[in-house]
Amino acid sequence: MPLTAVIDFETTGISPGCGDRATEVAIVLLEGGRVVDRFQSLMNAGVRIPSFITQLTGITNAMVAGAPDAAQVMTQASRFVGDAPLVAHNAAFDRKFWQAELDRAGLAAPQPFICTLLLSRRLYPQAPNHKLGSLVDFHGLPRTGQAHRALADAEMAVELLGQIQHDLRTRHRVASPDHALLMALQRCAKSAVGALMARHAST
DNA sequence: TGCCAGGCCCTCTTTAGGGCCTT
Repeated sequence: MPLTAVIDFETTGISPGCGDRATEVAIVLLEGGRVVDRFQSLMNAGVRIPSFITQLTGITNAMVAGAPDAAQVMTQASRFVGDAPLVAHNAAFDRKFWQAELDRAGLAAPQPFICTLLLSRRLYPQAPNHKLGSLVDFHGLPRTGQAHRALADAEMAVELLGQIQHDLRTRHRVASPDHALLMALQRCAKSAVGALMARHAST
């Protein structure tokens, strides 16, 4: 059964290119849609956390000061993920920090990313918006833990991914909504979603 | 010097502009 790793970063800002760093990472490992393991850690990147980020996430400078070094955490995270595809909400954001933090640790980042934001825009155009929390509420999915903490947000992305795969099976009659189909769906134009679903629908 | 994201997607578009989404 192929593994899937759902990831979420908390960071000091939005751009590693402008010096922003990760402060926390959480990864939920799925096998056949079931949670089989979890990884979560604060990390100390040696940079100060802006006060508005602390207000947003609850993560303080004191908390990361007592956390393991960022390179040490990323080495553990990389081993935990292995070569499993990574899933994130707005994956462009988490991919930037995954690549930047692994690069700083001297590690490769070969994993492909699947984006629940892109998938939701294609599958749920009727949603009020496509923020992670809004989509969780839109589908009536459970919220666990504190929002804007890495593990709680990763768990919400797990629930959303499960809803996406459920809807592909039941509403679009896709027998096997595997990584390849999800990658194809997030890449295809919105106008081509119907044709893609038709090609993968079981008869 | 001063400023600083960036990919996706829609539309009053396509020789562009602006909102969304992540922290």
